[in-house]
This record gives sequence, structure tokens and C-alpha cells, in this order.
Amino acid sequence: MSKGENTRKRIIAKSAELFNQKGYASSSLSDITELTGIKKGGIYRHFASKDEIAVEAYKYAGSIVSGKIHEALDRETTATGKLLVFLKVYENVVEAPPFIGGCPLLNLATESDDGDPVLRENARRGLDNTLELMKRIITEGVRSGEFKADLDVDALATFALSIMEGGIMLSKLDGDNRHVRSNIDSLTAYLKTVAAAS
Amino acid sequence: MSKGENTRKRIIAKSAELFNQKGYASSSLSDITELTGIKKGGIYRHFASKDEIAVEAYKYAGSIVSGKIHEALDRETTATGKLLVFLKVYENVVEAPPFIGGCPLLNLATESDDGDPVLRENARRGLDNTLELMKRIITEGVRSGEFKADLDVDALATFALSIMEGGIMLSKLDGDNRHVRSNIDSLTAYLKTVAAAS
DNA sequence: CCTAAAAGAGACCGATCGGTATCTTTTGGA
DNA sequence: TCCAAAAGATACCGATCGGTCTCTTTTAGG
Repeated sequence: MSKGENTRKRIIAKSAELFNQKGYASSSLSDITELTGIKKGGIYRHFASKDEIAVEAYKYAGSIVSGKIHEALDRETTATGKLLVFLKVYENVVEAPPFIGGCPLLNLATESDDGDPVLRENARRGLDNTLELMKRIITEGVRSGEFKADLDVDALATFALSIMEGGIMLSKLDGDNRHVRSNIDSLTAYLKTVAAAS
Repeated sequence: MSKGENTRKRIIAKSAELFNQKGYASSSLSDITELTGIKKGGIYRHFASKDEIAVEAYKYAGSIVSGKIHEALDRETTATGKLLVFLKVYENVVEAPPFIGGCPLLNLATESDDGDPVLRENARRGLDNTLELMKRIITEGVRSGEFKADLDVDALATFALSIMEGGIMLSKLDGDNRHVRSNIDSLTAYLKTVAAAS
């Protein structure tokens, strides 16, 4: 890996942490120069605009979180267990989120849903990917007989992701993990009600 | 009401719409002068800082939403019906949210949870008030025998609010109300599982 | 109707914004 | 080892940021 590639990746990594905490609009190029120790001239050799940095930074943050989710997914054998992974990854969101600043999808979505179209499109793709992954898990749960045959797959995916994102928002604002954690229990209870009769 | 008070309220109302859509950091004083037709000199006669405008604007947006929720609450007689009101107020969030830009609590929370402490404190109070209102509704549902006696009141309040906020985020980003709407159905189903046996 | 106080306009402040052009340093392959 | 290309620093750009100061206009009570 060339020096340039290395630098580019360091800029992306540091910017991702910055953006996911302060938000895109509140973060400046000067913040990035401070964090990376690279002056503006050096940064703009690797990126065309602040927007391009933001897009790459978001992809990076998303890939980190996605990686941790997939790791945890591999350790689960049931659809129920796999669905709960999405919440459990954030069960210590206050002190130890999978990526500093919390859920990149939630942060980018709320910042861009009435604004910047290119950032919004990236967020939309992240939402779509996550929902699709959940739906595959749920569909497999139906196929294997773990869930009722007439289960509404889309509705459950939306429900689980909403609970996850909503819980993250509450816990981060409150500074207390209890919201995410109690949502894990509540969703667990709900999943039992959509399980196939045994 | 004096001319000054009137102007102050107009600035707050317009700023609230602006902030709830673009976010606090992305909105400038110049945006406010354009929206209100009042120059900076005039604006700063009524407010000490942009922060003060933001605080008042958030209170205003919150009071509008709160008003609509309470209206709808009065039309419901059961705890189940009242809890669903919080989601139903947002069932057309894409084209017709109770306040333009979506849920002020969600927007302010995600923008301030790693930043501005005074805005964050305001968001925290909004969260607390909403959860308390929900808990009163749930407690009354337990007392009246609508819900199981051993129901975890805090957990259900957290659950319902998470579903509401998460659903709003998904629907706004996706540009489709189906997430909020399917969450209404899912929460309805869940509430039946915590109802007292009949 | 008069006038003092309230309200608002306009011009300006230093700081910082995102971005660029040019010059210097570093890198790594021939 | 040399040297061209890659990488980065420095200095600068116009625009806009939040905020202030002063002057003019409007308002409303006596």
C-alpha cells in the first residue's frame, strides 16, 4: 500500500469518528487537519470535496458496524438469536458503541433526510441493506419452522430495526443503556408471540 | 400583545420550522432573516444569541406536537388507544407530520447528543416529559385492569417511544409511511399480549 | 399631537468556512 | 544513486459565519 493510500485511509477513519459524533455540518476541514495532522493542501490531494470525505467516512463507519454485526451473527444459530444481535451490538451504546458516536445510519439519516441528497442517498442504501439482511434472517426463520408461516416478514424487519434505532436514540440522549436493554427484553417477548406453535 | 412580542413569536415560529428541517448547525442567521424578512439588527434585539433562538424554537415545535398529541389523546378512552396515538400522530410523517421536519425530539436528540450541552439538556427534558406521559397512561391501564398487573411500566414506555421514533426515522429516510404504519400494527399486536386475560 | 421609548435597518466586525494555486519535501522504482 | 512523480505545506481566495454598533423609523401612551 502506497503512502498516499495509507494517508487517505487515515483521513477517512478519523473523519468518520468526527462526523459520527459532531455531525457532518458541524465538522470543519480544520477539525480534520487537527485530528490527522495533515494540512488542508494535503487532504485535498486525496479528496475532491468535504462531501466526498463524508461519503467515504460513512461507508467506513458502516462497514465497521456491519463487520461486528456479522461476527455476532455467526455465533447465533436461530433466527430469533440473529435478530436480537442487531440490538445487542448496541447494548452498551453509551460507553462502548460498535462505532464511536453511535449508529452511523441513524446519525446520517436524521442529518440528511431533509437536506444533502448525496448523503441522503447513501443513508438510504444503508437502510435498505440492513432491512434486506433482516428480511433474509426472518425468511429463513419462517422456512425452518421457527416462525409462524404467515408471518409478515417486512413488518417484522421494520419493527426490529425501529426498536433498535429508537432505543439507541433514547439511551444516547439519556446517557443510560437501560432503554436499549429493556428493548432487547421486549423484543424477545414479542418474538415468542410470532414463533410457530411447538 | 406589543409589536415586539409579536415579532419575537414570528421569529421563533419560522426558526422552528427551519431548524427542524435543516438542523441547528446548518441553519444560519441569514436563513432566518430571509424567512422572517427581519434584518439581523432586528432579530438580535429580541434574542441574545442563535442558541437562545434554538431553545425557544425547540420549545415551540415541541408544544405544537404535544398539543396535537393531547387533542388525539382526549378522543381515546383506553390505555391501548392512547399509547397508539403517539404513533398515529406520525402516520403520514412523510407528507404531513405534526410539525414540518418530523419529530423535534428525534431531530434535536441526534444533533445534540454528542454536542451542545444546552440543546441536549432541552432534548433530555423533552424525552423525560414524553416518557412520563406514557408511563401515566400505562399505569392507568394497569390500574383499570386493561393491562396485566405485573406489567413493566418503564419497559413498555421505552418500547413504545422507541418504536415511534425508529419508525419515523425509517419512514422519513425511505420517503414512505409504510414503516410507521406497520409499526402501528405490530405495536397493536404486542399490546394484546400484555393485556389482562379476559 | 407630541415625544420618549421601542423596534428595526444598515453597515460593519473579526473569525472561520470550503476550496485552490504554488512551492517544497518525500518517496520509491529504474 | 538519481530523479520524476507523488505527497504535503504554505499562503491565499472570496464567501459566509455569528454578532455588534449606530442611526433611523415606528409605535403607543400621556
